[in-house]
Amino acid sequence: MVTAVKTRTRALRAKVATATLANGVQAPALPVNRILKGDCIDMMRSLPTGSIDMIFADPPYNLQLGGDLARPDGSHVDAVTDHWDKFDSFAVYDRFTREWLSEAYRLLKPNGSIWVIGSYHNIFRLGTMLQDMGFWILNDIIWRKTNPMPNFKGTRFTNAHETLIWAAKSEKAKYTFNYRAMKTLNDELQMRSDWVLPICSGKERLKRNGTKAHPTQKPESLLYRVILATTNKGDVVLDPFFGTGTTGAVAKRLGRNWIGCEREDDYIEVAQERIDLALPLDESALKTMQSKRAAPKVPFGSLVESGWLTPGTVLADKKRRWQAVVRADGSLAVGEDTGSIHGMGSKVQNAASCNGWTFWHFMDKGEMKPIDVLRQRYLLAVED
Amino acid sequence: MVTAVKTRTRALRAKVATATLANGVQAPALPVNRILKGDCIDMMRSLPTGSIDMIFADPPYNLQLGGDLARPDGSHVDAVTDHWDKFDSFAVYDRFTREWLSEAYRLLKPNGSIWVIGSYHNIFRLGTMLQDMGFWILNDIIWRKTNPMPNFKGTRFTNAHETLIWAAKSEKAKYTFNYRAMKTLNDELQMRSDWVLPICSGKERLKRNGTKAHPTQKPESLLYRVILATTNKGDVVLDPFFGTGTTGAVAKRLGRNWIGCEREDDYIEVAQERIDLALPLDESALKTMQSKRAAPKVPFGSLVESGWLTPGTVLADKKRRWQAVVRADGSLAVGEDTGSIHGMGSKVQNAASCNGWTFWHFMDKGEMKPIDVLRQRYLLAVED
DNA sequence: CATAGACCTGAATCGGTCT
DNA sequence: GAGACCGATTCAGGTCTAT
Repeated sequence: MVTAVKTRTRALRAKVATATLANGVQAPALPVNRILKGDCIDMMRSLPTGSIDMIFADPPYNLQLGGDLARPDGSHVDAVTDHWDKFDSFAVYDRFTREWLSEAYRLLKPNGSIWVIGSYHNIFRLGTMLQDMGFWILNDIIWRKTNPMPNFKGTRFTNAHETLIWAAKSEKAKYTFNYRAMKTLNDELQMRSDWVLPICSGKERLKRNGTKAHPTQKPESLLYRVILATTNKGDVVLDPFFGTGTTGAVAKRLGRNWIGCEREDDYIEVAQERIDLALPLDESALKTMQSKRAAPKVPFGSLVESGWLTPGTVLADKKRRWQAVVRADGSLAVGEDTGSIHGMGSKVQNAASCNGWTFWHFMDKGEMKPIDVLRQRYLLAVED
Repeated sequence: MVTAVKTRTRALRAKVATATLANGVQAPALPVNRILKGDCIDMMRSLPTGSIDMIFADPPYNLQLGGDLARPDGSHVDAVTDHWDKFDSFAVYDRFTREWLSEAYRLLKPNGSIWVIGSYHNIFRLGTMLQDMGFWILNDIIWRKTNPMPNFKGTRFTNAHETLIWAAKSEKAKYTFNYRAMKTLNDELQMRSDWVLPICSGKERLKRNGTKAHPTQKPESLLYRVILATTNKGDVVLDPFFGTGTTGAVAKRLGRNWIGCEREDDYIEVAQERIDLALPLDESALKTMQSKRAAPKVPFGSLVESGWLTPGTVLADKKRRWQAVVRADGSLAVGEDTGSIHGMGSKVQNAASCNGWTFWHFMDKGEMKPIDVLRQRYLLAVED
């Protein structure tokens, strides 16, 4: 039962978006591109079997925190103490986990896959249950945070990562993995199981009345990589713990359909607003590399992934003789041609080689600047 | 029942090593610095309850490999297909895991801790079982491999890490963590939960007749960090899955006692040879990293008492917003108020707490310096 | 206006001891 | 076992303020 009340405008917009995104393909009989208000297990029960291509789930971590924690300077640490993260025991947490995972299993198409994210408090229980239910684990992925919270007391190792598990419905399933796009995104090296990404902060962090809207908002760069790697355009992505809607916002940007389940009105409101503002990328930007030609010498893809450059952005050489469009996997398109920033640079100039970093420029405060500037900024921001 | 047969020479050497390592402390009534030959569960049952300080366990990974794997060029991949890594099902693996973990729990001292290492095939089951048995997880650690095996088929993310779990026997246990040593090792930054280390290869990789002696030999750097972080000199480290004895070799180098369980004669032979060659570090090398916390505590009054600060000296915070006068008994006076350096620090700031050592400053050669500087000088002077 | 520095804060199973 | 009270403790990035 879908209880989310949408305005007529929103429903229309969602429908239009679906038709556009699915791009000719029959739209599924699903409440796509909408937030379903209510308990996630109830909401999932309302959806048809075998209708979902990918599930991304960021369930409560079952943190077992003691008392208050104060920093050395006396300031208060705003830990996660929300009621939705309270479970009396492992048994209760396990029961809850089994329930929503059973629904997830039912909803996934035979070749669909699921992602879950967690910390050491809950990830082992999630992984064990996935295996026990017949899911086939494909990878465990480590999100290495560039800027984690330090360990104030100096009593343990700084908890500087979170773990994601990616699993298919069965050992034999033909799951989606965009190997080529991942390789392009990673400097023409295979994408590894450890991902270095900053936590969500600054402008990206959603605020309400000056304080953070949600205690555990995930960075868009994380979802970008997840969705780009394991879904195709037009696929339906379900997020049972929608929160502030990072999954929906990135899915929309990447031309995927999405469904979110969320209980709290505050989160729904923030999420809907955010997704309404997200702009889908245009067709050419979304095409990912199919050929093996491109060989970028630097991880240009990282700039795209982490939002320093938006897919669809038009780059040009300094004198604006040629233009190129940035695509989702970090490749460039010049007309029908696609390739790396270096390859396309040399191609348009009919030159043997070209350093794409200095050749291609972008507009910054009304000025043309080489994309190398962005690389420098990125390095400064991300470097360990 | 200890079934390992040692030569007289080896037994003697082991005994001498124990006496030297324990350094005056009564040697435990344990077969320390020896390899116990036999099934690890049987061997563990032969040891006394509460006798072990730390356990490092690298159990079989329960890899679920189908047929043979060949590289793109047709060459054969030497995967882990040894008979000891075959389990009929998760249930069998779980039963095995529960058995040896129960023994581990029994053997550990109340404040001892355990490390387990695994991949996504088994680590979730290990973690869940640790939690279910009452172990208290302290950290999960990611060993990020600088040179992992690539994913030849391009069907998944390159599996570039393994996961370790560090756990104490209970929530309230006073486990050992050499915070200072870890911080020193990490360029004066807190050691994080992600460790970047190369896999074991080159000269370090033990060979027998030209092929690797063990399929999953761990690098010594990994054990070095584990043992240095969570044991003290003279502690007893148990490794139930000893293999080629990396744990023993590093324990010996670091002045720790060790016990290894191993079934296979081939591994025992290689391991014993290797450990015999390992040289323990000398006293001074081992002493370098002393914990700040373990350093003798200095009451502020001692500085006054011994003349490092004269009663009547005026202290101030860094921005000189507040001033305080040192009194003869080691208390501070701010106006009519008096109290400890910490109490007065929090009082003037209206904060819950305050570290007076870093808050209050004194004038030294025309410069404001925290009184912690005086504490350091005092410690240096007293230590000699 | 640019730069330097102060201040704030992020999924955290984060103390010890005595009453 | 709960609670009071004392004491010791932090890294990186974003934002704001003072110079």
